[in-house]
Amino acid sequence: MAGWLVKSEPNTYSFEDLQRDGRTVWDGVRNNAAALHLKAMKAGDEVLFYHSQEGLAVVGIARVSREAFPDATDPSGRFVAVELEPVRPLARPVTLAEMKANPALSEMAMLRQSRLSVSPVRPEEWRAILGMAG
DNA sequence: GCCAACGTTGGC
DNA sequence: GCCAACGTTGGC
Repeated sequence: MAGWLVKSEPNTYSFEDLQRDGRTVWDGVRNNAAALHLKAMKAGDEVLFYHSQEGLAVVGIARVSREAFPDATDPSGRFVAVELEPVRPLARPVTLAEMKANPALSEMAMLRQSRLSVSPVRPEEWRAILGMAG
């Protein structure tokens, strides 16, 4: 069971929006590295939901409810989407500053390449973040 | 608002 | 195929 992290600007689509909607199509990714991660997601994989621009924190956990399929918003047909459903919010958001300060997360993909909108999370990183969430 | 990082585009 | 120019993301 792999772990992932997705970024979203809460002004555009927040974790609360996902909870309200029950599920959402995660489309619009137009970056090859991010798209490779989307393609690697399996149904049931869990996904940390990070708020960029505003909040700057991991705020909840989602789950892949449908594996990669063609992104209907992409005319070229090169990119894929997945479907996500909410699992639960974190008891306490884990901020970017806290993550940067934790040596256990120094290798984390999202910290090493800040613009990557979909990235893998290693099991030990997942445990560290959930530990920080209390 | 600025700027660093990085991806993409297009001329050659 | 190289690389300069340009656009976008996202933290500060």
